[in-house]
Amino acid sequence: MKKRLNQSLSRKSTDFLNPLLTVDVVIFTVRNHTLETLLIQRAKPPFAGSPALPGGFLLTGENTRRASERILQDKAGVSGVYMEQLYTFDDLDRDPRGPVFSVTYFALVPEKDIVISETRTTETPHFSPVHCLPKLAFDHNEIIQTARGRLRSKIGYTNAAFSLLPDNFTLAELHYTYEAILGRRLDRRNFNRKLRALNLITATGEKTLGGKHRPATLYQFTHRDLELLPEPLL
Amino acid sequence: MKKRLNQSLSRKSTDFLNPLLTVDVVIFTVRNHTLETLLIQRAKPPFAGSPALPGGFLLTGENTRRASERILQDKAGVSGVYMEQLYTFDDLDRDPRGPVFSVTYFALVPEKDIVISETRTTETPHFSPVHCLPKLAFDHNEIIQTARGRLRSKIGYTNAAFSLLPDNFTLAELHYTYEAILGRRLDRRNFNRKLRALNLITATGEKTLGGKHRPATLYQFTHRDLELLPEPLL
DNA sequence: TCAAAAGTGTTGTGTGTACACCCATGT
DNA sequence: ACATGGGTGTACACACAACACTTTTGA
Repeated sequence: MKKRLNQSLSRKSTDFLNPLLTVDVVIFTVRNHTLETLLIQRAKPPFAGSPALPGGFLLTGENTRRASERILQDKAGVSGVYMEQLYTFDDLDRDPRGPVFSVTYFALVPEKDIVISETRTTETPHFSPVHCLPKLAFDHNEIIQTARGRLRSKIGYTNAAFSLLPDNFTLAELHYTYEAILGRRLDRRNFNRKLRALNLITATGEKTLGGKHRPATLYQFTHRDLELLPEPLL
Repeated sequence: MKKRLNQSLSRKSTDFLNPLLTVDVVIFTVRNHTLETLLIQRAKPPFAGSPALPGGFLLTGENTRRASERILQDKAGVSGVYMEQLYTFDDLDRDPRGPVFSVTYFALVPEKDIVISETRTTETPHFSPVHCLPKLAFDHNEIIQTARGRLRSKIGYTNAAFSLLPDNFTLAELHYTYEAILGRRLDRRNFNRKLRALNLITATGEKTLGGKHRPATLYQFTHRDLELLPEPLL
């Protein structure tokens, strides 16, 4: 890898320059009623020791989506979850080594599906709340803020938030998932009524058990895949 | 250029592959009450002779935005107009030469500002309505459809459409600009009232002259730069 | 019987929508 | 005077926001 880096970065091109390309993935989940994202600890320079988004270069025969899926599988142990391309970051000095552009993706993962790989202990992958992030490597703070903004607006007109929940869930879980993403309170009754009216969820007939309170009915999504809502939700 | 292409595309990399990067720009304008986009005729293979979006490789020291601005200046003779990154297209077989990804942008240009360069007669740059496009080179049809979708939703919650109009304009012009982008009719009176209520436009006091009908009052935008609307427009 | 969360209805206010008529100009 | 597009006002329906009480469970 180092060989290729040097090769590309030290090339004295008179006219054309082809930058290197990486992918970075913002892996969102809702945990403890909070929107969190997966970070790793960088093992190598640049920014060795800094927290950063999981990412890396493309392998032969991969496009950026495939590479992101591989990273998602490697770091969080999930596949088949919702993921969309976010933006391509291309500041010439975002990487001290030279022009390295990053095509970024964000993924939505239910907390229960995540299996953090413990094989690379040096990387110490962990989740961190997005509302109080430390200083990250490269422009990764900006990337996460962009992803958060996109997610916020997206749950207003699609059922994207569903990808953060397990197959069966209560209205309360759905409710605090939305609150965590938006960062503000929503009226519980209006929210529940709206979702039921839109016919997006169906009661399974089952109920939660084991709580210190009245059991809640479990719901599932009428359609599992992403779709535009017939009318805006927020 | 051909040399660099061969160099990159024939490289036998065992692990990592760095694709080539191009930019393509969707230049929108509203002409004849219709949303149109600038196309060129490809002079060289692949797809020689096919219509295509203006685009090209990056020059040394350019990021993708800068390259897009250069192309916009070269082909349409404008600068300083609204432009935003659209999406990065990365199908491995979108270019028959091998992995060439394209970072795409779309620009909004008032019709009057456009000066099509006639220097490269082989390219025959011209505007074409987006609702009846021919088969284009590469995945450029898909790119334009993506851009159209983005523009459509964007004018619903920002003042982006303003970038398609000159400094002074009538309510009728603003109205058909929205209709052209959305591809459907909007009630004229409700539309006008809404825009005035949002305080986005101010009457200049001037009036149009020379029409065969009652003169229309000319307006200008309260704020020239892009901003989110306080409430959704559509 | 108490705490904790689930579940259910109503009402007022505001916003979108549909719609019809008069006005100013050129010919 | 007539054709053409510019400009204005109203009424109805619906969606949203605000809000309080009852129910079911475990402790």
